[in-house]
This record gives sequence, structure tokens and C-alpha cells, in this order.
Amino acid sequence: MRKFNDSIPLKLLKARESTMTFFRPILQEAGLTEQQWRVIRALNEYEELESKQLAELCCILSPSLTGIINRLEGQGHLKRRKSTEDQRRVLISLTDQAKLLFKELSPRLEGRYDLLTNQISKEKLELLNTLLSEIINLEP
Amino acid sequence: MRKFNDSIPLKLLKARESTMTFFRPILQEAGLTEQQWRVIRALNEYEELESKQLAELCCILSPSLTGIINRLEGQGHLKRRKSTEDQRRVLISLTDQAKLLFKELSPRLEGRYDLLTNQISKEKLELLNTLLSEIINLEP
DNA sequence: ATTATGTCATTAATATATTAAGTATCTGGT
DNA sequence: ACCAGATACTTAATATATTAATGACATAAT
Repeated sequence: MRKFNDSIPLKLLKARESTMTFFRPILQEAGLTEQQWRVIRALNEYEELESKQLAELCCILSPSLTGIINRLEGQGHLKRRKSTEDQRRVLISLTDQAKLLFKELSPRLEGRYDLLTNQISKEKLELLNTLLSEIINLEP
Repeated sequence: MRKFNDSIPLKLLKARESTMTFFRPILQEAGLTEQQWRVIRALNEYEELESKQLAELCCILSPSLTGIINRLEGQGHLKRRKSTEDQRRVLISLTDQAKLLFKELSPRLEGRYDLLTNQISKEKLELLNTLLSEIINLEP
């Protein structure tokens, strides 16, 4: 029978953990969790997003995101406003403070990403990227 | 600059989430969390393990594992005993009840695994497996 | 034997994950 | 205008993740 360590979900978990060791120290030094950084990173690219879109992009479920947004808002990193057309929707964007933080951290993290890329080779990483995209599109 | 969605750690997370949709319903029906199943699955293969070994195999940090073990023990799925040589170590093994549960769930989960394998193809999955192994061995 | 140091498991504190339930708002059909 | 159903977000309850600190035991060197 298939062995414990041959499980793809487990290997995806371990691989992710392995890659995060490249970035975790920088985020930790900045006082940010992985999830908080994903949110900041997404908002930096999309300017303003609804909570639901943010959840989808960051792969964070809505209930978790509510807390993350609360804490980031409390730290002055982002601001909420209600959509004028649809009062149910919450629109979220970065403060200037968070944009500045992003500019500071981003190059250092990109440096680590380059290190990661070089250690496994650009070709293999692109191949991995392609395979992961296919996995992501699967449905039972 | 590299886009948000091109992040390998994020794609590994999304890919794992995608694969878990194949198995989650079965585990949920059985009243087990993903982590609890990882622990049961590892113990089924290795008979008896120290807490530390279990943590390493299942990719679960010790403090989390303590709680998981407590709950599984409370449900009668596993038993603890202290090592006689080294009183610090805790040895953990499955109860007969858990072994039975494993026998019931295992074939159904393997069926889902086959479905997953066929959807992406055996070749691609093996290639992915190889790439993930390389990632797992990386260190900054 | 004693001390210093290290290791293993657990506890503590906070953040996030997960499922279910709740609230407010919107939308379509009547 | 009204109402049933859908949607967006939040709250609640429990489980797990993460880092730091603790307590019990082990080991090596003095």
C-alpha cells in the first residue's frame, strides 16, 4: 500500500513549510504573520478589495480574515469602508504606513525568493509552478 | 515585479487546499480533523512513536501535537506510555478501535487518491512528487 | 556527587483554521 | 410594495499554529 510519506497533500505541506523558512525570519522581525503579509501583499497589488475577494486571493476563509483585518486595522496598516452601492460589502485598502512597510520589506523578501529560485533552478521552479496550477484547478 | 499569484508558497498552499477537497468530506463524516488523521495514519505504519518523531513525520509542532494527542486519547483512539529508559519521552500507539477505524476509512480515502491521480495523470503526479522532494530538502 | 547544560514534553498566550449560526443587506418574483 | 431566498460579513465554538517559557529528566564535565 501507499506509504505515509508518499501522500501528496502532506508533501505539499512540507514543501510549503520548507519554502517559508526562507521568508519567516524577515516577517517575524517586522512583527507580521504570514497571513498578514499575504493580505498586505494582495492589497498592494489590487489597491482596494472586498473582503471576499481578499479571502479568495489569499486563501484565507472569511472568519479568519475578519480577525486578521481587525488586527491590521488596529495596527494602522489598513482601513475599511463600506461600499456605497452595496451596504453588505466591505472595501479594504492599505494605509500609507503599510505601503511604506511594503516598500521596505519587499526587496529583502524578493532577495530571499531569488535565493530559493537559484537553489532549485529557475527551470524546475517554473515546471513546479505549472504543475501546481493544474492541481489547483482540480475538483472532485 | 513578480506578481502576487506567482508566489510559490501561496501556490503550494492553494494546491494543498485543492487536493484536500478530495478527502475532507470522508474525514469530516468520520469526525476526524486532517491533523488527527495524519497522526493515526503515521501510527498505523510505525506502530509506536515518540511524540517528537510523530511531530516530525506529521509536520505538526510539538505544542499542537500535545493537544491533538490529548483529544485522540480522550476519544479512545490512542494510548500513551512513558519510555522506561528515558522518562522524558512519551511513546504513543493506536488502540484497536483506531486500527479498526483506519481499516474502514483507508480504502475509501485511497479511492479518492486514485481519482486525484487519474485526473492529473500518474506521470505528472510522480514528477510533482520529485520536485516537492527537492523543495523539502532546501535550506536557506 | 555536583553542577552546568541540553533535551523532551507540556503550558501559556496569541493568532489563525474550520464549521455552524447569526445579522444585515440585496435581489428576484409576485 | 411585499416576501422568500440569496449574499456578504460577522460572531461563536472548538481545533490547530506559532513563539516563548516552564518543569522534569538526562548527560557530560568537573
